[in-house]
Amino acid sequence: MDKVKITDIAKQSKVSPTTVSRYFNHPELLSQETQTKIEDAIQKLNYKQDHLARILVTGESNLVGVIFPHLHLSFYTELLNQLIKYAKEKGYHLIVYTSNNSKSEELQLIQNLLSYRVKGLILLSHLLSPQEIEELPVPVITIERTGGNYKQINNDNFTGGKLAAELLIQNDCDVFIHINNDYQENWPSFKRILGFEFGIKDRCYERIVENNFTDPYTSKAESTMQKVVQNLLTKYPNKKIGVFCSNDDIANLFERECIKQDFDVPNMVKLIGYDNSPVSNYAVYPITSIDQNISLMAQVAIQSLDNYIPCETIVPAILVKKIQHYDT
Amino acid sequence: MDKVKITDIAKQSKVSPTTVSRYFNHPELLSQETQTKIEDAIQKLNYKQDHLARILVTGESNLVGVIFPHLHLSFYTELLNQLIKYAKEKGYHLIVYTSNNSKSEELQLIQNLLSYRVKGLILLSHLLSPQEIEELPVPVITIERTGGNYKQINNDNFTGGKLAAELLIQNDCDVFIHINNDYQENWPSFKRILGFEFGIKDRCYERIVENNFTDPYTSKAESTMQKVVQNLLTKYPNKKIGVFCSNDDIANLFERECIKQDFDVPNMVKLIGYDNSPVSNYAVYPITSIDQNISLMAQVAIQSLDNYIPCETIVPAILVKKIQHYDT
DNA sequence: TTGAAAGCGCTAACAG
DNA sequence: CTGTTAGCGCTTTCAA
Repeated sequence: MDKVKITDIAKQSKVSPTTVSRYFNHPELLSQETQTKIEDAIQKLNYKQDHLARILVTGESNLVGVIFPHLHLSFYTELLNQLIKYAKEKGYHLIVYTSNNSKSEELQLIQNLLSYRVKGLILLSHLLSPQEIEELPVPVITIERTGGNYKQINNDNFTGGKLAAELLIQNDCDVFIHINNDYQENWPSFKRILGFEFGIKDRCYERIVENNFTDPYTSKAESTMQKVVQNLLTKYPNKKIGVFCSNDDIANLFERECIKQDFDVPNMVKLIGYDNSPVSNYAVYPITSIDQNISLMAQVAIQSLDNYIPCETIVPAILVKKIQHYDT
Repeated sequence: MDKVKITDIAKQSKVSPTTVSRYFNHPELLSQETQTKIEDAIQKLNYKQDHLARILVTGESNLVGVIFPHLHLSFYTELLNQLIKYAKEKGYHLIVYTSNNSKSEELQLIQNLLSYRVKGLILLSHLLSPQEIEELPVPVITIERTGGNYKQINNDNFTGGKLAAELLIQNDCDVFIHINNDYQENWPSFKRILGFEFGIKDRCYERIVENNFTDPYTSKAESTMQKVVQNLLTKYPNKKIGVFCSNDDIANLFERECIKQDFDVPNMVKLIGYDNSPVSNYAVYPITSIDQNISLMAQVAIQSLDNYIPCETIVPAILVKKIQHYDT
């Protein structure tokens, strides 16, 4: 296998390798004549740059590491989708990982990524402490997780929760329920709960938290949801129930379970999810949701790699009404 | 920023850089004593290998490019999930891309990946011709796409389709419907249709093909499905309809639409999807599906990188019955 | 406007 | 078992 290298086209076009290198990196320094000579040689020999060798010299790579907890949440896959889209525009390459397991595994992954001299890291997992993140020798961008001295991109969760509460109140619900997977109080998404409970004030309210909803596409999640819905049905007969779920996938699981149990979803249960991800639109009854603007989050994340400023960016939360909710 | 390199720990442990290199690559050649000396130095200086420099010398990278058409199909996201899992075990890093657009864009992506000296390419997109794939200077592994002189991993689509037909016949359906997105006759998945139609023989049958189902999570797909279901309802009143969809996402879309239109899904409509992906289990009525064994496909794909043999691997198709179908 | 020389961090021959 | 030497493919001084 005879790889064409910079010296080959140097010979072919009768200039030095340095000049050829300059053709790619500082073409303005070359005469028009040399440029065309080099161009011809490149065409003729079908030369392709070797990024790897270049990175070794310059220290600047276009590789970016992305670590998700898992890929079973449409928020994650849609974010990945958008990250890829914006990365493509900037010429970045995403090395994608999931890491729902051990912290040591995640640290190992990161070490591996660093050994490829990634330009930066986009983290969605919650395993590392802010301090550990700060100590990493590359720019780190976190999305929806605890802060520290690095770039954070978070949704305006408090407002999101508040908007959910307000809509459910406008819809004349008698009982208010919040359903969440396991969380920690220092996660940004905890503010959804705070915002919701702030909006609800001292109305009849219940907060339901279940570990099993962390990955909603498991049989555990399903059986847990079955019980949750059953309980609500027996506990609040003939009441109009307003339910706010911490993400669309959980909301979707909830809606399905209601349908199975013949709960009158569009009328006696008013449902609101979070993320406004595709799953919310294509539920049996499309689910009203709080839009996190995933696309904007992705865009900001990719842009931050270029011009890194360790600060928090708050992306607005917007209520998107679907057929379950009337205009007021 | 003072990066610790191999020469630093060579000095620290009073051996040559070569010896340190050997510590990582051929430790069996070193004396126990030198090994511990080097180990200590590594600990002390907190040395991390630089994979990039290593690749430049050895020409062997652990980077692998993966190109999906898009990420809006649970077959794709689940496959990515599994690929990441097996890649992790082997120490490979996946650079992930989507490319549903132009062929020239895909070629550009691949050139970029090659410039990072990827070890191989895993392709799920259908843009390149077999010839173009064969010309690529790295091992290519395709999943569910047209063959050529490279590694192909395909499901036993014919059997899959046949199994679907047999089950629907056993369930005493009067009318048989196949719903597919746009396809080409040289795609492996076309054999699903052939297998199904072979199984159906000369019973009452209709093949429905819609471009709009390529990405089932769009409003176009939804409105198209609405019409499809409506037509079936009016065309075959009081008939038991057996429906085989080309993937679970389309099946799910179909089921939802039936529920909306008050079609008696579990009784008068017998539904079968393809992929046995999570979405099939968590539909309102879990959807019987043909399991492609995505995990096995991913495993074979990753293994093929190591020991590349350009041949086709057929992964078995297995019928997985859910509640819509009784045992026979 | 161009070229020569040095070197990014590492490893593989070859020699001892 | 260990070290010397050369070089992966490229870019960046520095000098002309």
